[in-house]
Amino acid sequence: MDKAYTPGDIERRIYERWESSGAFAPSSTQEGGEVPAYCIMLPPPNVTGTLHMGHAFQHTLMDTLTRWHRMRGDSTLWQPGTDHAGIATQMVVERQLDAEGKHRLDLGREAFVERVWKWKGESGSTITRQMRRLGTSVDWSRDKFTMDPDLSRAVTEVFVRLHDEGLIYRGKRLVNWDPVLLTAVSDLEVLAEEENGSLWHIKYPVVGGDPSGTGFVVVATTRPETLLGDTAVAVNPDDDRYRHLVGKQLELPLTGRTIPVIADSYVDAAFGSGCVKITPAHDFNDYDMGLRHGLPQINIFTPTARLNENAPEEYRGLDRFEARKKIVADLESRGLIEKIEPHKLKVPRGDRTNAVIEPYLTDQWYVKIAPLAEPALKAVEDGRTKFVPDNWSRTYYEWMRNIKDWCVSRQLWWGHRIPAWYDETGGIYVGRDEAEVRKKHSLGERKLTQDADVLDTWFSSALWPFSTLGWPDTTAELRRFYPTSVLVTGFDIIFFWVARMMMMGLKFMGDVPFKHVYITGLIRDENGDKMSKSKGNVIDPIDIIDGIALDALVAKRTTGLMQPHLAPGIEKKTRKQFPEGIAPHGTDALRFTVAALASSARDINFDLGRVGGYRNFCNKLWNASRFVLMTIQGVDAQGNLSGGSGDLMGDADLSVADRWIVSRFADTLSKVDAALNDYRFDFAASALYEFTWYEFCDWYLELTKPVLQSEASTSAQKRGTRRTLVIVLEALLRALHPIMPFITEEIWQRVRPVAQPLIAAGQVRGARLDADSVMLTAYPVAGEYARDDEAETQVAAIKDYILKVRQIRGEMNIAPSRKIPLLLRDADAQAQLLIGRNAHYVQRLAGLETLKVMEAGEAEPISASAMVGNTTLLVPMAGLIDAAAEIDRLTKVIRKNESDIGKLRGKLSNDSFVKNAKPELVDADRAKLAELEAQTEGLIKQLERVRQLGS
RNA sequence: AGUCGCGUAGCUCAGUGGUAGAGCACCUCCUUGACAUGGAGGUGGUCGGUGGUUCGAUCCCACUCGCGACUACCA
Repeated sequence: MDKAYTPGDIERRIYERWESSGAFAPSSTQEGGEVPAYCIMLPPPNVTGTLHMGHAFQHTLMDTLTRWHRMRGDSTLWQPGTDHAGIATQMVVERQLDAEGKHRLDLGREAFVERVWKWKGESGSTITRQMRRLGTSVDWSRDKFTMDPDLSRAVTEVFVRLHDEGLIYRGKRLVNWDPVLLTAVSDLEVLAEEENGSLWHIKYPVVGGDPSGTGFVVVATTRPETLLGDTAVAVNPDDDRYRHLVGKQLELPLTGRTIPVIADSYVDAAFGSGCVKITPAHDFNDYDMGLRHGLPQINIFTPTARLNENAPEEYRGLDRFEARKKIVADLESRGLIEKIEPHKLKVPRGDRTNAVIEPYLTDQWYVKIAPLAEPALKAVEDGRTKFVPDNWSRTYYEWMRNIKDWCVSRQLWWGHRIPAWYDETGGIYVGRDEAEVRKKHSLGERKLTQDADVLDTWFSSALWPFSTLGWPDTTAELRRFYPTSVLVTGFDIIFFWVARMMMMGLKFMGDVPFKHVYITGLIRDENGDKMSKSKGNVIDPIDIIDGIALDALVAKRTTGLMQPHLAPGIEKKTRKQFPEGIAPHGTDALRFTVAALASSARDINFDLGRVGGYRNFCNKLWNASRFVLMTIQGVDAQGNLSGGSGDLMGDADLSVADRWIVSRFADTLSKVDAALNDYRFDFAASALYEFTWYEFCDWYLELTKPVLQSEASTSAQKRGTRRTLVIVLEALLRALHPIMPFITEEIWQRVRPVAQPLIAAGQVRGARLDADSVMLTAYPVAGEYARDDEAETQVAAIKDYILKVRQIRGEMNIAPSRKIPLLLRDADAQAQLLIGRNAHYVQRLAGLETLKVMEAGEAEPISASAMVGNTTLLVPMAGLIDAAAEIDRLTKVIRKNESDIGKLRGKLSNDSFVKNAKPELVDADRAKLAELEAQTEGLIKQLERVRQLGS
């Protein structure tokens, strides 16, 4: 084995072997007994997208769960796939065409869609290739794409069934219209940001005059250009200022039309002038009011948001913002502008195009949502689906209770074509295909045209948990894996996706699509900012794995910017933050990092330094394994074998350290099990980290050395220790595997031949003789490892002796190579017994030259000292320790002790505490106080001695 | 306006009704045969503020300050 772990070489090789072995597919049902099923649906990423940190994060968690359950023996399916992402993908291809000076209309629908398929073919493998780098153990043999024929069939089936039940309808409504994409979008695809604008106060003259007033009413508006589509002015019915005008007509400036004044309680008399212009065709509230009052709807825009033939001639063809300028100017010249105030308003913009969304009257298809939402709401209230953490269910409830009908048609070309046909008289027919429609409605040879629109991408995503398993057929996979076990996703798509899967799953499968929804936080940069191209703070997970040179990183961050002028700033920042570029860390380090950061679904400020820490952890594990293998096999530092593992077989005596590490391992496994069951990946990671580094490496490996390297040890003792080393390491690799699949596999392959005889002899609990990959072995279980309180107590005491001596050594700067003598004074029978048995450990780990228990009354040299229980540890100072330094050190320890003693005395002299606190707590404090007092007394005496003798 | 969350060591974050923890950074010593991506020792926090409940609050409650997210509305 190499001296350092170098992940780059081995990860790809290992992944290819896993994938080609078929080990990612769910185990088949065993004869006779039913194996529990475990299933996760991968949230399908955009087929033409690339992997980002959010994916790396979520995929790591899903893979950890998947590997864990697979090792626990469940029949485990992690279903992969990609999403056609209608708008996003279509836009990418349109931009490509644009670069060639073409437009999709030049190509025509068929050729354009063909071109998108071609693009999908070229770029669709990028993200799946990147997923492989992360080690994701999805069942690639079941890979799906939302526009595959079988999934498209499910989409059509759902549409037709919902339509037949009256849950899908077509209607002319006001929709969110994107005038750049030329399509309707759903409420969720509209983002409203606060922007600076103006409030224009415009005078509308009263027809026939207004003797009791000024002769006009003033309306306040943020969109003066929509004046051309006004069909009323509304006032609050209780507003005394305008009551007399209700029912009268107003002159609508610039149009020659007159419009009525109406009364509606929606109007807030306190805002603006208290008069509102009503434009039913271009404002959602006005639309509703228009319906209430039977007002006409005048559409004044073309699909590209230019003024149409319903506007006066001089404005026709103008863009809405040009029209605004002209209209305001024309009103001003007529003296009809009372004032213009600055005003902050929320401007709705398309989430893809950033274009200002126009409320626009069009024919669209809608899903009637209330009947679907109710069961979906109830399923979470009943706990059939649980959110983790639970507070997200509140967010879910809020939305489900206020949800509106879902506009599912999109005026795009890339997507699932709506299965509806029109005849020339306006008849609409919905069916699975044209033939079915003709038959069902006896349409004969009548000319039919299919609806040109496609469905919202989320329509097909909503079916993902069952469409991928073969629905509408009743397949074995559906029976086995639906409902799925858990959905792992970000809170940002609870509404887009989670809620819709709940509704569709309950509707068509009669059950929830998943039992748990684990909501992850968002990965942000180290300052808590969202990672985005324009901020130039994006870190590609693959660059963390493989590393990237500074220039390449700068190039990556500064090319293809929407706003190229940001490039110099981004470059400067990047060069400052990563002067050396990014070093390679390996996949396992990245995975361990995100697992360790995955706590409580809060957002994660991603700190590259932590990945470095876990890369070191990989190296630690690598070297610990190297030590074990060298110890067992008698190999040299180049890894050449010079002996077999036969020495492991035969009689074995277990040392206290052997029993201790097994006991600690059992404890670790129970922590990990509890943590993973609770989706506390951070707890699982830290339990494993702490065991591996602080117990196995720092203590156990060191404690084996005095046994293995001493001629005083019997061969049975050495064998017991060697065997324990192999057993614990092999099982530790299995325990770490779900989080760190690559390094554990690589090491396990080397440990396996050594462990094989032990496995065959039944000495390795839970290991499978036939498994040729660690991912196919069993996850270790706490109950398979013996707890040993006696060993734990004893090792704790041994550690205490060692730590106290090290403390003296450390603070006195005694070099590790310098061996020192240690004397023990006032050691009672118990302490003498402990030391008698374990002197070899203390001697070795504390770097002792000699260890001597003093007789009562024996004279002592001037020494540096420490206390363990009632025993005083003395390190003679001659030639080693400076008296002044020891006086300082003792004074510091005494001061700390006295402060603790003060606190404890205060607490114990409080009657209420003694009366009310748990008795065992009071007892523990009393014991602690007594020990501290005795030790401090001893240290004070020692301090006096050093003072007298040293001066 | 409503809902949710956050504020703990220089930085990134865990945590608990009983004398505060990790990683990174920092200081000292050390290349000892697993590992300098390392070892040993150490520095560092009145747990945002005020008040309350309690024998005891960083933790529970109220208020408050600062920050963030989401939903709705703003003519």
